[in-house]
Amino acid sequence: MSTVEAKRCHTNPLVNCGDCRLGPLCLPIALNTDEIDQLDDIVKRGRPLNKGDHLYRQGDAFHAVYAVRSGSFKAYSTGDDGTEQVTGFYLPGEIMGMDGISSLSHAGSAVAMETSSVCEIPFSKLEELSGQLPSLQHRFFQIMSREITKDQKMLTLLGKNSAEERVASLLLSISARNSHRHLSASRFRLSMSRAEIGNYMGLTVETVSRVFSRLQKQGVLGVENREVEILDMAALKAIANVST
Amino acid sequence: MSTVEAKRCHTNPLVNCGDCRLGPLCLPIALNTDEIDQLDDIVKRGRPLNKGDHLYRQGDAFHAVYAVRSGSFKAYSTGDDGTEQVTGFYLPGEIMGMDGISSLSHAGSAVAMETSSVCEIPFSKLEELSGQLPSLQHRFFQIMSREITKDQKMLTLLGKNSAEERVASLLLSISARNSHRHLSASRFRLSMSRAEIGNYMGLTVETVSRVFSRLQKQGVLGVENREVEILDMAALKAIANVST
DNA sequence: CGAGTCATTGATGAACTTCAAAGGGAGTGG
DNA sequence: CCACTCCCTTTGAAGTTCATCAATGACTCG
Repeated sequence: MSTVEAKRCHTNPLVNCGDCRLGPLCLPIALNTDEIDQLDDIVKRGRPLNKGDHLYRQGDAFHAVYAVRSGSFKAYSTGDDGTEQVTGFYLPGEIMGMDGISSLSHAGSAVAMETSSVCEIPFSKLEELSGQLPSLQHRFFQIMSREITKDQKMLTLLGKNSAEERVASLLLSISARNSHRHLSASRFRLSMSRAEIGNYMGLTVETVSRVFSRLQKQGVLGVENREVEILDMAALKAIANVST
Repeated sequence: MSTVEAKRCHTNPLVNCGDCRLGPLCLPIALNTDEIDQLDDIVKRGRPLNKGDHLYRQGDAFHAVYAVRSGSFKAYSTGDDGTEQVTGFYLPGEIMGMDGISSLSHAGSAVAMETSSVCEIPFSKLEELSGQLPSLQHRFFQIMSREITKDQKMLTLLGKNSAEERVASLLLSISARNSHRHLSASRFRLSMSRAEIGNYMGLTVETVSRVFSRLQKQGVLGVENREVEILDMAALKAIANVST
């Protein structure tokens, strides 16, 4: 692999924020070249995590937030009775770990759903740098606000929508996020199991499976295990019943 | 009313952040006297809002966040089909409006549930000041993070818990928040209707009403319209089935 | 005091869960 | 390379919980 190719490959630990093609989705947007370099100095790029590896666990001391570089993560929290609740799926360019800021310990855990890599951003340094770079501070406020509005949309979904609407919404969300990353909006591989989808959407495995079967029978989806193809985007949006 | 009393009364528009008895719940915590004065300079204290008055509406341009000074607010968003989803109830000392930061327009609306007053904190000035006062920046990051973890607990509640567990959790949450404000943890008046509770918790009015009746019959609650008394706190916590 | 909203209670029905069983896929070890 | 195992997924049948429909009663606020 040539040096140029290495710089282009976002899974390569050597690539810096300025060259990372996730830039526009991640923190660096709205920063100038010099500011990006400063951000770059505090970012740590670790080796890839394997499927099942934890990035952090509930209760761990909080000291950093993480940008997904490649792969995908599941965030979840564990109740007193040991039951788990999936609180989100994170794809490349998205920021995880902000649940730890308020109490200085993580309110939930994050686990890799496949081989993945992240950029670790030490929070104390991010705060320090944010004090010097107004646009970085603004950007991080934005990202936290987006997390809030995302969770509030989920509240609506769980409170008001049927099983079909919930599953359709999730598929559309993944589709849109893929599209932002210039990947196919209509065809992708789910990195999570039916059980994880169900957990996230407040449904059982069986219900999720039945919804997939029904949507396939209706010609809206093509499903083969975790490979999904959206055959009728308009119909899926109609079913989801949301603007998303 | 003497001057001293006026300063102590947190509903009085003249009281400043340094004297406000909500201080420890609100933004000023962890700031020193001088810093509080600077914060105080950017805070606008308006006249009280009447029940039903909107603080902001979905789609409004975002330019400030709001700290509840007295009374209570309901935050909600309106779907394409006109249905409303309550996303939160806000009591004195709590910060509202952070849903607008990411898109520069409010993702939802906020309405007073009774006569209420707020401190308006212009966001651009808050950002500016946060750049100069690291402890203020930190505090605001904390508050946003708390909003995120709060919403994620709600996701768990809506996804996994029964009607009784949801209603019990809400009552315990209000109880705990009252307690923080040195009000009674066991006896209070609900400022929201059964319908609003149901909407928030993903239930119908009828179900909420039935839960109240059942809990009353079991001797856990004393209910008289919107007056609620928690007669058996331990039982209520057992029903809620959460640590909260 | 009257109109309208809010709350309660009952009967019915639908959506989803739970319980149960069997059919693949992927990875592992012989 | 094949067979075995484990987990994931699918599908069916029965059971619960909550929503819906309906009607009455009780506050509250002009």
